[in-house]
Amino acid sequence: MPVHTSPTGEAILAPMVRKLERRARLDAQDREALLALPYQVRRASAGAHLIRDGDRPEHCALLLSGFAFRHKITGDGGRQVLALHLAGDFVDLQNSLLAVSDHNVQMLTDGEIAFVPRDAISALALERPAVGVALWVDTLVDSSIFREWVVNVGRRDARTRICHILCEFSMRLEEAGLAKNHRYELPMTQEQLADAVGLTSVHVNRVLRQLGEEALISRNKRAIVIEDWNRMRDVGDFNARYLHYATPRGA
Amino acid sequence: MPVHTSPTGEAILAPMVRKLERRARLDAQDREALLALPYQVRRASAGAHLIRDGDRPEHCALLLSGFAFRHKITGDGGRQVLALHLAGDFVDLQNSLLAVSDHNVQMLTDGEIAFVPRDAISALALERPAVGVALWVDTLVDSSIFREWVVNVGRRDARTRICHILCEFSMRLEEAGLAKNHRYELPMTQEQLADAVGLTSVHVNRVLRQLGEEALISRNKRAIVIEDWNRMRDVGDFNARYLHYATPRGA
DNA sequence: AAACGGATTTGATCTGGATTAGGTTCCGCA
DNA sequence: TGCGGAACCTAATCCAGATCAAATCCGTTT
Repeated sequence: MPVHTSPTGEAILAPMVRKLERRARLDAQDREALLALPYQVRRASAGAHLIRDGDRPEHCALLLSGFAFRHKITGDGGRQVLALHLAGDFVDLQNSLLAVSDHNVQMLTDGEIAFVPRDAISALALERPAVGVALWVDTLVDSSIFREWVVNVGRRDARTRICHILCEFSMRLEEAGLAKNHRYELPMTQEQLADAVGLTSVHVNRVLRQLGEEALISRNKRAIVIEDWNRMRDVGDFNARYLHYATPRGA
Repeated sequence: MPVHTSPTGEAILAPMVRKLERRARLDAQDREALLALPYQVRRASAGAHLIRDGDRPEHCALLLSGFAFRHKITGDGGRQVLALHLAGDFVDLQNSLLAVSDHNVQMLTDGEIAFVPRDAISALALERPAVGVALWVDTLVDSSIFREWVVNVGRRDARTRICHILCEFSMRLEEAGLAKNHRYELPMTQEQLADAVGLTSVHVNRVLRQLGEEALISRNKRAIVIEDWNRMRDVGDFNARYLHYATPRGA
């Protein structure tokens, strides 16, 4: 099977495969088959829509670089951000098996996307069960994060909410090699952050300032440093269990 | 393969298989294999814990009768209900592939549960890929519901939130044959409902009374009747798309 | 039939975060 | 070098829903 490679010589889909293997076991053939998935690379700029609520997509979007986010719009025009995605993420795996999209996916920054035909994914899951299971695990972890967001937005006050999400981003970006020592570039505006935690941008701004004054974080434009991780974790009621980074059973 | 049957002669796991087949294609052998899953039936009374946050469960709970719910407790003692489950639901499929549970599962009413060994499920998913895909689809729909709950709790006001969840329950219970004409027995207390929509029970009570006064609903103890479905759907900003009941691609 | 306890209901008061209405800073571009 | 637009920041006021406190209802136990 031919494997498409990037100018650097590594298969373009390799980071995605590596990511799946952190939580599921794949053999050489599974890996090969994943790398041989057909796809079409497209460049998209910040704000570009990848999928819209109600679409019947023929492709799943795999993020190669940049950031994307999922969101829904309520009847009265409010927006709720549902998830943040980084390079290597299959942003919308559900499109491979559910006919109609129930939310929007939009680029947060400029980036590149590999569009994989949905049929290719569902066919591969049937042909190579270990791949199916790996993708299923990915969906399970996604689910777990949604649950935590329900809690965050449903039962935590503004300060706790914001600390929590900043902790989550720190861990996830670090895991992806995009942060170090709790220091990272927040890929979103305060308004988008507000829509992720169910607050107004005005209030988010206030809370961020207060967190700065308390020396919990420091900021320089979009750059965030969590100055006191332990205290931040406490204030944000953050427990990384829901990210399911621990090695899975038997591994 | 031996298939366990209930006193009525029907396989005990049959409702679960039927439920999976509404969204995924299974052949006779897949069906057989699912019905032949090993399990242990246990009776549990309202309030009984099936899984606790942090557990390393060896089984997945399949609800045979009654209602169950998932929830998390925050650092300051708040509770957020994450999901409601009815008979036929695999309440915690994630335990088959993720080592540590990230939330609690508790019975809402008395009921019966089939505990299926997690290894049996993961092994079956590898052995019969169509079963793996069917379970994956189940997880995808779960995810979609979580996303809608994030929106509900993050961006809707109390009145809209409560109408929305009452619409969701109506549809899901009707789909399961437990409601008819938008009339059903709400399986939870107002306090539990409050914890599902991120409000206090005091405020939930007030809103329910107002909805009654407006003739949107009527109540008699736990029995709910949605008197004006169209208006209720509008007020609750409810669009059933996220439940993914429509026939999947090609079906 | 009295006593008990969980669930529901109601009222009074308080407050966290929304809303409104600005301002400032920064940057790309003519 | 100046202009336009997006992001960021701040202050003043308002209100939806929280909190606190008590009744009341109803099924169950004694």
